[in-house]
Amino acid sequence: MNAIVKNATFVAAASPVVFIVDDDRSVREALSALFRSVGLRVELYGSAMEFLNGRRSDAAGCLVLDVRLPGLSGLDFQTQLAASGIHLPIIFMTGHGDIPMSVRAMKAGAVDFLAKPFREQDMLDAVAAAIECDARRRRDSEALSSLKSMLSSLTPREREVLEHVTSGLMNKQIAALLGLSEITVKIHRGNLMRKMGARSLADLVRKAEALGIGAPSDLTMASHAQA
Amino acid sequence: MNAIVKNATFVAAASPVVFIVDDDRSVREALSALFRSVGLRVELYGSAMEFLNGRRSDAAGCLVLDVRLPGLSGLDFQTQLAASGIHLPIIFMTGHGDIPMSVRAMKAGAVDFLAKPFREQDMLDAVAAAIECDARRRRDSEALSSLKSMLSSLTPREREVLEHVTSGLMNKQIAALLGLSEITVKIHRGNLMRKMGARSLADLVRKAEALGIGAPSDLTMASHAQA
DNA sequence: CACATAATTATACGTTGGTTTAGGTGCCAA
DNA sequence: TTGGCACCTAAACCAACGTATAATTATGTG
Repeated sequence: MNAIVKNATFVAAASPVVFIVDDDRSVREALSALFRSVGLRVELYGSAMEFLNGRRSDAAGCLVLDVRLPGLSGLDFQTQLAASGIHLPIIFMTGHGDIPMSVRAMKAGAVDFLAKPFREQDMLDAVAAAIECDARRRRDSEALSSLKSMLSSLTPREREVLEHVTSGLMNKQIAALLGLSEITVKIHRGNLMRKMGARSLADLVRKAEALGIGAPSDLTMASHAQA
Repeated sequence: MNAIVKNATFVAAASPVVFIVDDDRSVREALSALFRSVGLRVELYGSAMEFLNGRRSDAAGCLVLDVRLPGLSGLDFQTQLAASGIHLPIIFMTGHGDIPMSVRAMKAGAVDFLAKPFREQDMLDAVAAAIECDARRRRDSEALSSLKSMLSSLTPREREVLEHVTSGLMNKQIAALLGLSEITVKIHRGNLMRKMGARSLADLVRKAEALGIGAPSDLTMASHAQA
């Protein structure tokens, strides 16, 4: 799509990269030319190992893989990447693939699986989708790691209080649970709000939610029973 | 898996159903026997239309579809079902499928895509996964529709206040935004808390989040500037 | 030892939140 | 017209929240 062209023009430094891994040199070059023609940056590799060992840029982008690779197969490579925490979206190509192969790849999260010969436009569409997908994933990932770093700056007590606060307990109840005075809870609470960069309780709850903290316990009812 | 057998034994009334759609009678019956052998209920259809028109039970379960069907094709059927809000997980079978077909099906959310001949165990595994997936989806869907019904019980004003509350504004700020007195906001707030079944602000924020309400606006900073 | 940090508590003050009681308006349908 | 509902407001009160000041204790580091 021409959206990609615009992007590449605008954000040249952070423009996405298409990593091509194929043992056939002519295929690599043909694909490289295709992607360059729409303004995308390209990096070429002849095998999975070459990709893993090379000091590839960790830029945003996607992988275009031949299923049949020397050494590690494309599908095993996919598994390995996932295990290594490398979450580049993957587009598979194959000359002699079969249905189970494509299904396995798609189940494992591949963006597309193209049987050769494919139309150039199909490949470009797949890459565009993959790049957008990666951009989204990166945004989410950045936001999350920022939250994680804020979370790790909390003291154990603050962390405890955070959990109870986000589960809807009042300071008084938290104090009782932790065997503290209410004022102490307030202090911890104020500190953790500042450390977490939360400008309101609603904000804090959302951040905790993103961090997987504070499930639906909410013991308010229990204490209401006596009221 | 034998987990299915246990399930069927325990919850006979709500046991999941495998809807089989295939134009070949012998295939239908063979699959039917297979699924029954592990304790699953089965309903058989010869075509997409037959399934759509028949007053099938809207039980939990999954669809097992031949890609090639008389009339509507399996893939078009999948599209149609999604458009109709029928979200049964789908497992495709095919005798003469190709890779693009399987990829399209998987992209559209199919649980699996089995090329004939397939191993019976593969089909059973796929069905087990699909049924679990449907059970999860149904739980989520129920919870969400419950929330939606509570949301719809709010008056327009309460709905407005809800959005501002969940975005972290103080009663005072909400009152200013809506041109109301603070006490009025408090009243609306109390009413909506009751109607939404929220026992705490944290609870309310989570429910609003699930409903897609109250993004990260949080204008607290803006008003802090003057304080 | 001196210092920093974490954790705790208390007093005090001001702000915010939440409910009750008691009223008022406007609209729409029976 | 009467009743119900949504909507708005006020006074009054209490509970909860948040912060500042000040002090104590323990732990660990330079």
